[in-house]
Amino acid sequence: MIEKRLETSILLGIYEAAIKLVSKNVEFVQKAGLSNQQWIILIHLAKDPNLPYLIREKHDKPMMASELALSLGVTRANITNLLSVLMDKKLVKQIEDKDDRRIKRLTLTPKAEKMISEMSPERMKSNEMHLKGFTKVEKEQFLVLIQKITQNIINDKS
Amino acid sequence: MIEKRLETSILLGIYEAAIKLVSKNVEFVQKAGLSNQQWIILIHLAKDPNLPYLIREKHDKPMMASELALSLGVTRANITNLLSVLMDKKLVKQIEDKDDRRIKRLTLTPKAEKMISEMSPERMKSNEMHLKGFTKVEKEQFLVLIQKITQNIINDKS
DNA sequence: TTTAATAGTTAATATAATTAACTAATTTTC
DNA sequence: GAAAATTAGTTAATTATATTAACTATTAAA
Repeated sequence: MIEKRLETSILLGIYEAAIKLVSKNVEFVQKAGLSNQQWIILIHLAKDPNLPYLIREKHDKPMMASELALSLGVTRANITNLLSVLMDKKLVKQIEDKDDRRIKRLTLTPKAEKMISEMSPERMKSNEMHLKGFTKVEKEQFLVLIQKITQNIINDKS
Repeated sequence: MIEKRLETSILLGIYEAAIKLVSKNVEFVQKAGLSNQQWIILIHLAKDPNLPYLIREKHDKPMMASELALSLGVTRANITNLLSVLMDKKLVKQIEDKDDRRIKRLTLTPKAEKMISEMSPERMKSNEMHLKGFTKVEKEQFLVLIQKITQNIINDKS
C-alpha cells in the first residue's frame, strides 16, 4: 500500500498536466501539420520569451542544435533528425557561424515566421482557457513555484 | 516577436518540468530496469493514491487496460504492448472478469509488489528533494492549482 | 603541439506509438 | 427479442521518435 504524500501528488500532477497538454493542447499545432517537438523547436528559434530555457539563459545570437538538445532533454543526433524534417519543410535554415566554424546557427524562414504569427491568436486563446478561473496573483505565484521545482530537479545530481 | 504572457510561461514551465522529471527523476526507475511508462503503469496497478487519475475516479476493482490508456493518454493497442512486456517480466497478471467477459483485470505479482515497496524509500527521498524549500502551505496551494489546470485542459473540448 | 573537448552528422538500431482491421462480449434501440 | 451500436482487447503493419557508436571538423586546454 503506497501512502499519500503531498510531494508525490504534486509531481505526478505535473506529469499528468504535461501529458494532457501535449495530447490535447496540440490542436492548433496539429492544424499546422507539426509534431509537438517540431513546434517546441520553432518557438525556441523564434526566441519565445516564455520558454524556461530562454528565461534562464540570455541568448543574443541565434540558437544552435546542441542548445536545443539541452533544452529539450534529447540527444544531438535526435535534434539533427528533427531539424532535417523542419528544413525539408522550409521552416528552418542553418547558417554557419564565422567565429566558430563548428557551429551552425539556426534561424526561421519567413514562411515559419508567418506561420507562427498566424498561429498566435489561437495559441493565446488556448493558453488562456487552460488558466481559466485563476487570479493574476495566483498565476504569478504558480509560475514562481513551477520554476523553483524545475530548478530543484535540474540541480539534483543524485 | 512573441510577447511575454503569464499563461504561456506557466504552461511551458509545466511542460519543461515534466521533461526534466522523466529525463532525470528516472534514476530509481532505471535502476529497477523499467521505462518511465512501465513504472507509471505499475503504480497505477498498485493504486498509488497520489495518481491524479485515481484521485479523480474511485476504483474498487483492479484496473483494466482501457483505463490505463485513458490515464496515460495513449491508445489501447499501445497499452497491450506495454503490458505484454510487463507480463514477460512477471510483474503483471491478467485475470478475467466474471461479470463482464470482455474485461481483463490487471494485478501486480508478488514480485512487483516487493519491487515497488523496495523502491519506495528512494522514490520518497527523490520527490522530497524536488520540493525542497517549499512550505507545507505552498505545496498544498500548488497541488490545488495544478489539479485545476489539468481539469481545465481536460474540459477544453475546443 | 599533443590532448581533450565541442558541434554536428551518419548509419544502424531500438523503443514507442499509431492506425486499421478483427473477435468477442455487452448494451442500446427499435 | 433481434439487429445495431458500443466496448474491451488483440494483432499486424507501419510510422514516429529516439538512442548509441563511430566519425569529421574545429576549437580550447595542457
